[in-house]
Amino acid sequence: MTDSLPTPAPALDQPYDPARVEPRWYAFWEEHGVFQASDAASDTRPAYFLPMPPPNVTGSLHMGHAQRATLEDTLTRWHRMRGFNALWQPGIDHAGIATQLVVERQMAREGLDRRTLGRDAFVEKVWLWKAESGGRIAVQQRVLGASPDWSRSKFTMDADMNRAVVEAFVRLHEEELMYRATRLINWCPECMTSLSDLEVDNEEGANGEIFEFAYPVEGGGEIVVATTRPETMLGDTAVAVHPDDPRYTALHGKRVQHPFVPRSIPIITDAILVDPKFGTGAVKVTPAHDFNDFATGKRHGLEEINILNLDGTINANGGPFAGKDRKEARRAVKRALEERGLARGSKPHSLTLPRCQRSGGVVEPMISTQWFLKMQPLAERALQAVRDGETVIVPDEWKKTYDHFLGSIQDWCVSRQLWWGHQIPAWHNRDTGEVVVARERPARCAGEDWTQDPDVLDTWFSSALWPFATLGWPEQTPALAKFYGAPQSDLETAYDILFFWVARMMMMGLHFMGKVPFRRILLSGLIVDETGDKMSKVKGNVIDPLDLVYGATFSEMVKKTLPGAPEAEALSKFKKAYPSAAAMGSGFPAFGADAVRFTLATYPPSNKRIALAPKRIEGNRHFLNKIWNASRLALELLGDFSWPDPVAERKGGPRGFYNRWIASRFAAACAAAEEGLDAFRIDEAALAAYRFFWGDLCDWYLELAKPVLRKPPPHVHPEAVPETRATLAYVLEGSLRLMHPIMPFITEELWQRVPKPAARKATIAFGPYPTLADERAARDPEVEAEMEMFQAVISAARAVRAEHDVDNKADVPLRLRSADPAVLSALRAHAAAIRLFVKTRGDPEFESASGAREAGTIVSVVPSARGSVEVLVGLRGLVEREAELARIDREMKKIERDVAALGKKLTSPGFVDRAPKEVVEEAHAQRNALLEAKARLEAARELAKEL
RNA sequence: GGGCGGGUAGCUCAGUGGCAGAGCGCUGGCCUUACAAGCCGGAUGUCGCAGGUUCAAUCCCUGUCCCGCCUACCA
Repeated sequence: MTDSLPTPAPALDQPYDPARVEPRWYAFWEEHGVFQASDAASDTRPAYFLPMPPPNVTGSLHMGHAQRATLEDTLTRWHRMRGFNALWQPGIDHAGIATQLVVERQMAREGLDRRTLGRDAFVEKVWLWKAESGGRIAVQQRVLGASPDWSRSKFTMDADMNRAVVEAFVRLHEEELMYRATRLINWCPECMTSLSDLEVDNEEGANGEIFEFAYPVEGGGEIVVATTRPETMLGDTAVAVHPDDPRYTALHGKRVQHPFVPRSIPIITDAILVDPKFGTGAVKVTPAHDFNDFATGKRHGLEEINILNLDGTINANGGPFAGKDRKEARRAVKRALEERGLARGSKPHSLTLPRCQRSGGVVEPMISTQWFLKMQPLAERALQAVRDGETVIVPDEWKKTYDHFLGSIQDWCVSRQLWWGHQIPAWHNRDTGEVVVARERPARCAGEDWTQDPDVLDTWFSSALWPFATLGWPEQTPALAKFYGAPQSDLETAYDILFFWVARMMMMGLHFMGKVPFRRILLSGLIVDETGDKMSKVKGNVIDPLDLVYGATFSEMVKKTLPGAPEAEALSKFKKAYPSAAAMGSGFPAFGADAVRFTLATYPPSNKRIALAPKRIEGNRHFLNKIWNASRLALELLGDFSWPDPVAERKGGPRGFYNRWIASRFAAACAAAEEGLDAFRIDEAALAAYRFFWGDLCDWYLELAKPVLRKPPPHVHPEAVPETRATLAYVLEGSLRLMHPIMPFITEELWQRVPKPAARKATIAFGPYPTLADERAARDPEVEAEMEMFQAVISAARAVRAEHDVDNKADVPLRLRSADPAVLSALRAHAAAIRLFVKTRGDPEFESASGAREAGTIVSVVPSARGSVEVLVGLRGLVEREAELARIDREMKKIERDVAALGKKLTSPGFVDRAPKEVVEEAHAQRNALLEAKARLEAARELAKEL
């Protein structure tokens, strides 16, 4: 284990620079086993398992990946700090979609065509690219502080996964859930492969036309049908009418003649297919190229005539049109119909076009022999598990979507005619057509007449096995026993792969392991651009998270996402998608991984579309700088403080007011963070930490501690110095731990330099995570309430100063008045602090009566339930009458508005007798306080008139 | 066609049956020995529209208009 870190430790008095902090910790964490989970039987810590999803296929691949890595790593770190045996299972999907994406891009870049390259050469190249893609994705994980230990799995994963995939396939086949069948499937002529229903995107509102033409009826007459795909008429094997449609009764049982191929076609009646109100009421039936027609064909025993080759050209069944491309054929068929006088016109029609998710090409329904997985029995259990609450989906509105999908699921076409992926473990006999499914090539299939099925499996098939395949299944490994389906197992992913991945993992997990793979499923939003559009290459609005982390110019970025496009055009697309980024100049500065992580963490899961606003990252980047500088100050103030410290460890926590207050605020932040993380509300945890650190610790406590620790004023209690030091040390070290899961790098860097108890381990990542259980962090509502009043008084006095442009260096006489002696004495205890924050001339004075005021005194009134406090600021000679009257008016307006609202409420019929007693009482109290404040303010106005 | 979600400050978004919030932006004043990536102030809203329930609605209900997503075989 090395003690040296890769870069020299950055000096604290330099501004925070993520580039000099973040790279220092990857290897350190790895060496200390931060990412390791134990599968030893002797380890009795609660097990926590969180599988990392394979990268998805959408344009937001990169950002989505960063988002998931962030949330998953945050949760995992939190669990580890709490002493859980947390396993975050990373991995590069062996044959996954990321690979496909990379392979496709790479092939395009190198101008290769897989059809001419040859399979062996192709596969070799894929391996090469795969390693590269894995590396790229792993870098991304590293940057986000996720496990860098991906190399372990990179090369073994394929073999391990393959064994699991084969085992699963064979077992499913034995159970007769996996079967081979010839039926209509989705075929992408551009990719030359079959697709599952989920891989087809339906493009709505495409402009098309509905074309009508006539079939001549044998024996005279004609019947007019309509279609949006005229070329499919080459495969028509029937014309259907509704049995009860009087217009066609005479034609029942007759036949029509196909105009282009020698085929006589029956007119059939079918009440399911035909809606007599639509179009002409007669439908052409093409069983081989339309899902409805296929079903109709089955009902009527119609012939299925395939007219397409696999590449989308018309085959020999198309007669004179054979060899033409789909589009060409469409035009040619229309023209030919017109020439024969059979065309009956066309009209525009908006239709939904099925498109291939990968290539964007129009998908054709095609008759084909494929492997299918029977879904219903599998889906039933997955459905039940969520219904019974064995697995909880968060946010729960997704439950309905999940139910709907699984409730109406079709069998899954799992075979693909691609060259990468897990090859199907089946052997075909060339001569007999016999098919044998086995784990390994059976001896009897050794001959040359036997070949392995050339198809591979849908990548989502192997992904579905992920939760247990990555733990060693089918072997019964200790890791599998410990982590699979452990009570604390969560899944975090974006909702777009709920069907692709989550539902299928549920089904496979239940089927092969007998229990659910995870107990909670967190579905987070999809990252979109600033205007709300999905990230896609076409739109030129893709952002690579690494560019946010390391910084990049916009022209570099668009060159990556839109290679080859004119730069000016690409840039304008980009800036349109990110208006706030466009305002940032010519590029992103290096925000650092922590800032990106923190920003991604602050979006709540209920937010379905996460509009990435670079400005928000910038704001959070400022927060990191704040943490950096505050820690520097704290370290200076702490001086030679070190643990163990008798005052810090004294029972009962701090005694001084401000120390108790910050401890209480810290406790509140811990409680909020705990609650947030536990409920998958990482945003709440992040915001609680943010508000506490900046709003409480920096804005108030550090300011208060500064004078005490630098040169204690004479009136400070002798205990105050050591206690403030101890409290500061405690809160500083604690808040770093509090924020670590969300911002691992900066917190580690600072934590290493901060005094800490001997019980702490080598890295902050080992926790413990701060909780309310620590007695030094105890809520104290009374202290907090008093502090709030104190803060309000300070704000009022500062506002007066600011309103009158009092020079920051000038001090002013301050007098505080309250009718309540308790309030007065509480405030008196804060005299020194008030002097500090308001910059008063001497200590402020306190008085109970509203006696005479010196001329030139400005009065601001702080309403309070315990009687309002008058804040009198002496500004003789510094104030302009008009400005002061305007200020009072503004203050008055605010009060009057509130009084009016309360008055309306209190006088409205029913409120007093029907509303809960507390609410009514509170309203009264508030109103009285406001009225009192108003009276005082009126007096102040009279006074101001004399200015 | 069906389902789901969203419309809150100029922008990105929180939020609650009881006086509407944050960050950024805008604005006035400050280079106050942690921090100008900062500090202290300030302004800003018919909480999409119309009804209903309620003492009280931005929140619950109904309708409606936009926007988005998912899903479906209407030729």
